Amino acid sequence: MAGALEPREGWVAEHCPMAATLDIVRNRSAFLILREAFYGATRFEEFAELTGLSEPVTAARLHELAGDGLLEREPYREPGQRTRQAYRLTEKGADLLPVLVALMQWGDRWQRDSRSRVEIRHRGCGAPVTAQLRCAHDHPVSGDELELAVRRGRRRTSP
Amino acid sequence: MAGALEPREGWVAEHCPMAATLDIVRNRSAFLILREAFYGATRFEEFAELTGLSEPVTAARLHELAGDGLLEREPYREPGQRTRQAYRLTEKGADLLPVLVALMQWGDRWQRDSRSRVEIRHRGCGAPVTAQLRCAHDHPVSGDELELAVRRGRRRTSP
DNA sequence: CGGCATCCTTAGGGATACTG
DNA sequence: CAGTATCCCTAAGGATGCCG
Repeated sequence: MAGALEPREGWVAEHCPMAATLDIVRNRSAFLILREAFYGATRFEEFAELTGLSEPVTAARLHELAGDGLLEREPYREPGQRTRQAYRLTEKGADLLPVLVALMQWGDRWQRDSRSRVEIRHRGCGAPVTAQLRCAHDHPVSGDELELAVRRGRRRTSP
Repeated sequence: MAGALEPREGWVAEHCPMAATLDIVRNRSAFLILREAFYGATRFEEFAELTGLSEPVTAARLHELAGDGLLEREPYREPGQRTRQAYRLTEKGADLLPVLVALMQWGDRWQRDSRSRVEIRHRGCGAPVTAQLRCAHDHPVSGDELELAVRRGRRRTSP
């Protein structure tokens, strides 16, 4: 009962949306699977091949991501073959796109020797796409223009 | 020589900036440490307490993040105390902010029961800040407006 | 060929005790 | 208070082999 991954105490860690998100996509392989799903992969073999993950890990991740509602399975059948599953992003899964784009961006900037094989563009307009911080008034926000406001009412005190 | 973490083959995985980024912030604890650094923590005990991580893990992560240039150590000395280290975000570390904000956002939207204790606002303007996808022409870009362009020249074939 | 079961190695992380 | 050292358990993931 000792062991890992249960945060020790945690009114802080608990209910933190970032930590909660990392509980879903907790590992590198999940990100890689999602990346390929964004890039258009749908079949088991594509995921395994393009991510470089082993088949067992690929299978485990696909199931977990489907179970968490980020991917949905869609049975398909090629003539003369048995029924197989295609995996497609759900809205919930696709909503992680800003995270992935932001990760890629950071790598492009700071990790020498890493360069995405895919460029993301705005359809039609053709301009490259980046993840940016914006305020609700649409101002671009840089790191030093941030203000942190601690929320009051530590939940269940909403009078 | 078997074992983990060396991607099996990987012209795909290799040089992917997202994977490269995840090689730096590969684990949950690294994200948690960075979160607290963004929230203003600088001292060892703050990190350990606010993240809920054990001291050994906190120490390991702080060292790794400093070694990777995301945090810098700054010796300080309180009167009558020995010299201690403060840990502050570097520009490289602060540049991960969009990733963290995007993760938080996703959790806020999709993970019921998770709600950040801190709201991020634009200083002065006061409006809440979100991570968004924008193209270079400043159009907001939604998931279905994306176009993927495979880069030509698989490195070292630039002519 | 797609997919799972088994096995083994390594990395992540808590508990506890200890040091300066 | 600011960490280290040790110990032990769990999660991640590759290799291999099996099965429909």
